[in-house]
Amino acid sequence: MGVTQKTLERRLLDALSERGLRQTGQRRTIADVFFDGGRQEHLGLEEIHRRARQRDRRIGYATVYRTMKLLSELGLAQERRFGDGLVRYEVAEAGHHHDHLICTRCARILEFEEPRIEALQERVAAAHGFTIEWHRHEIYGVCDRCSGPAG
Amino acid sequence: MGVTQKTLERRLLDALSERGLRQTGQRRTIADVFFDGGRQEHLGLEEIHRRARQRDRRIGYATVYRTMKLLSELGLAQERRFGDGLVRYEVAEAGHHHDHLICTRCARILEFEEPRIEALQERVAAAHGFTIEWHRHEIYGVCDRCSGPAG
DNA sequence: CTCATTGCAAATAATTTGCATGTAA
DNA sequence: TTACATGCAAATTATTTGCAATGAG
Repeated sequence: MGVTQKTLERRLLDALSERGLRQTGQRRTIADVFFDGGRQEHLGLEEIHRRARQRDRRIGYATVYRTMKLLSELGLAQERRFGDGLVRYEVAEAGHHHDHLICTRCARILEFEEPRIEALQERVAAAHGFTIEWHRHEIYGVCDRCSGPAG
Repeated sequence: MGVTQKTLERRLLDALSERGLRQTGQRRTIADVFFDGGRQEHLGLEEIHRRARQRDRRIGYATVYRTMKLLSELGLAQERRFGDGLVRYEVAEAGHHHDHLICTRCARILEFEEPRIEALQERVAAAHGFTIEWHRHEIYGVCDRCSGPAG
């Protein structure tokens, strides 16, 4: 519940009122759950729903679905698909881009940043006359924990 | 229908007999369709099914599904998910790794290879004690055709 | 002959939507 | 008040599976 989260909540409230959308208990609860967990974890709808219901039992799956879609549109969440047939959401922190290392044994997800890769990527795109909107770079393999002596 | 295709067909037949699996008309037709189109295009099951039925109207969707799964297991096809909620297949050419530029306007998919990115990726993984199994690097944006004068 | 393979239809799994009801502004 | 938002249940969408019939070896 650091400074960043306050900013995220504020950004949400601002974005809602800017667009004439309503501030509801459900939206706040779902956003809280997401802002709490979605910075480190990559949460699926089911998991967000489960956590939101711990705080307010009345929250329905469809509301979670629609709220997360909304957060994506507002630029506060990013949808990710890691190929397990599940949409996952992570907090979109302004200016903080990163990519992922995904363990195929324990499903742990690590993040990495490599400016030199980003730079090369720009060149590749330019060479094809391509204007980048976004990208994803996912490395699948076995993490240190899983390949260790006990792994 | 170049040299490579012959090799792919041969590889399929060899793999089938090696494992005591049967060579059927459907499998040959589906593989042909896929080997013809899957090197340049990234075909979904529906499309493969459609094309296969042009050659043999009796071929069912489930057979396409199972045959493509089989080709993946045999190492002749690679499953790709570009986030449009559709599994796509492309021919796995031995030793020829590449990544993708995906146009968000016309859905055209270009391929690229950049050894320096691959090398940096190795370092990133090593720094996290991570053993790479495979990766995907997808760049989404607008292609030259779509951003041109008429675009 | 035998057992892998096929095609159909039905089952899953996850996402998305329709609609009557609730509620923030 | 009055649109927007919610919850439920049902619709979609794509994938996956069960099973009786078929056919390769």
